[in-house]
Amino acid sequence: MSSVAVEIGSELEAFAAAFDAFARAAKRARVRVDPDAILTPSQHDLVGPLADGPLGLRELARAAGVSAPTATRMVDGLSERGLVTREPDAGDRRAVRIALTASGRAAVGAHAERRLARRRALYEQLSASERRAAAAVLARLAEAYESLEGSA
Amino acid sequence: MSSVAVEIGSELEAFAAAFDAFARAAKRARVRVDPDAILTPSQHDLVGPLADGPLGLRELARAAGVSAPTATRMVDGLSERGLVTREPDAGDRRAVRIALTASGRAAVGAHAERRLARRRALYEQLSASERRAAAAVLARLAEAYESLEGSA
DNA sequence: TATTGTTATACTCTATAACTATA
DNA sequence: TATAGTTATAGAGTATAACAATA
Repeated sequence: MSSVAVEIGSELEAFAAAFDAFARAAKRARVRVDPDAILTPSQHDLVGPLADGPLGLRELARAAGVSAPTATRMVDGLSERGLVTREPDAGDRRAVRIALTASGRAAVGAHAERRLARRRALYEQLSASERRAAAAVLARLAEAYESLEGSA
Repeated sequence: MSSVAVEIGSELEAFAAAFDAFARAAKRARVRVDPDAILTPSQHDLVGPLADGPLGLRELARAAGVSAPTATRMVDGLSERGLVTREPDAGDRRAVRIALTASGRAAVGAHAERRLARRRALYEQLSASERRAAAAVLARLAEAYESLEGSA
């Protein structure tokens, strides 16, 4: 009985240690990221949801996981740079519609390409079986996070 | 031949998509984190390496993945709060030794506990075989990142 | 000269509280 | 009253450039 408990505990510890090592390595790698990127990671997270079409400010803030004032400020900067537009909503005069411009869309695309190149560099370090296992595990963990969100 | 290339491409895409989904989910989870934590995530990343003993400022900055001025500033704040000490190095009068205080160590411990609880919540969503696979994959990816660093 | 650390400066990201305009 | 968005304010985190002290 107690040996089972210990075993579960050490398996959890192995999982947590691996998770932490991965998170640390990923963070270090993120720091080293292109200084000439058009969008910061936060900006990319913000405009990403706009790829599917325009959103209201509040919807956008929620999709990007930031507060409304933060989204307002970020949209200010991005629209000054011509990457997004902020137009009045036809049906509700309180509301705005935020949309990607053509160059905003191009910036998102360029960012996605760089990100893919980084994923590829990692991918190329792995053997064929590791590649398959990694894809499966990462997808499963993302799913597990989603289940968790419901309870938070 | 071309089917092999296509297959490799789509496997990379599956890997990248899974990686991105995981990164997004992890980011959303990180946002939702305890507002009453003693240390912010960045502060924890900074003081974590001190658990193994005192470090010079530059060593610390490197271990935490930030610039030296950033580390200086963060150490300022943490030492005002009594979580770390900054003492002159005995052998090199240019250098300082930065160390955790007892309450700094306690803060790291408390933070590590909360983090373990979050890892556990995720772990508990997985089946036994998924748990083992996840630990192995995450450890392998961390290792792959390290190999990458050499070439960066 | 090279290295260690700090200061000066500037920008992004972030939030909460208070406000305006509209519903 | 409630909702959409903005402004005001504040603070953390981040970097590069310039500097001081020491090696």
